[in-house]
Amino acid sequence: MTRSPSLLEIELRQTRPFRSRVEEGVVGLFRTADVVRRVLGAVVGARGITLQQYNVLRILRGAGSKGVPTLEIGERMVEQAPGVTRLLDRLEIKALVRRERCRTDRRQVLCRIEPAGARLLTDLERPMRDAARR
Amino acid sequence: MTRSPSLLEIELRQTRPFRSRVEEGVVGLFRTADVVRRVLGAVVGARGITLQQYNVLRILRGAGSKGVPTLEIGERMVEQAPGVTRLLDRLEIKALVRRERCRTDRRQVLCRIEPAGARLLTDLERPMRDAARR
DNA sequence: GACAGTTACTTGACTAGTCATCTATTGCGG
DNA sequence: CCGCAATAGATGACTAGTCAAGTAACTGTC
Repeated sequence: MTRSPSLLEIELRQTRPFRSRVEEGVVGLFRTADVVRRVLGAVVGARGITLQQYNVLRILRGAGSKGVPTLEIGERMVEQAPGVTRLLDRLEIKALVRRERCRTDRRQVLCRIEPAGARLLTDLERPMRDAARR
Repeated sequence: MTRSPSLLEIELRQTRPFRSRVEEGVVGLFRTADVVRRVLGAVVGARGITLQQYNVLRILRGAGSKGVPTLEIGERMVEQAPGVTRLLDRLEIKALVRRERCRTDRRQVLCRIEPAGARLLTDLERPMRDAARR
């Protein structure tokens, strides 16, 4: 029986130096981002939406009545198209958003915010601002 | 016909001042975290695991042969138990990890890294260090 | 004006994070 | 001992992000 755990122990110590500088920064970045995400997520969650849905609503409000095609929403969120499509599915079910094929280019789908969505955003403005300054 | 888009336009401008300081910081934090996550995720992804699975493996390697109970893994990752259970499910299927009920307290499940998992970690060490310094 | 390539999405299959609920154990107070 | 709260995990139901394919509509070319 070769007691092999010693091999593990050696590896363990080998990696410690690496842990120090770079990795500490990366871990710290992830953790603070997660904390902020959690806090802000709780604020919008109290009104029944998620942070990503909140972001989509803000983008749509910014575009006003002319609407935004699906892929452009994705670009502004650094996110792939499939995710955006499904985010919009859920927002449409909640009647916070409306989608419609563009007449001049029927490949595009123009997304617009509904009055209920705009109201939700204004309600969330103050709580979000307060929470972001923790 | 009351042309209501003007209402949207007003709201839009109202929110601009808020966008400036705090929100810019939050958005920046999220975006850089996402970029780093993507880069590191690609490195471990090339070896068939995800960043979270990589994290679990590192935690288990750190504990050596004595193992780590499921919930403790969650604590070290700032994550809830259900997610950890399923992360371990997938790692176990890949034979990178082994789970076993603790004999002294049969509620606990001790998780240990398998040799294949330890090997994967050492293979990833250099690429991860290089990527983290981008 | 047909057809090949491109664009804009959509769908399917996974991985993951979250909450609520459920089960098996443990351990303590009576 | 017995019962009961507390602890350790597992499971179900959603939301979300990712990649790979698929589909519909447009565009340039011959």
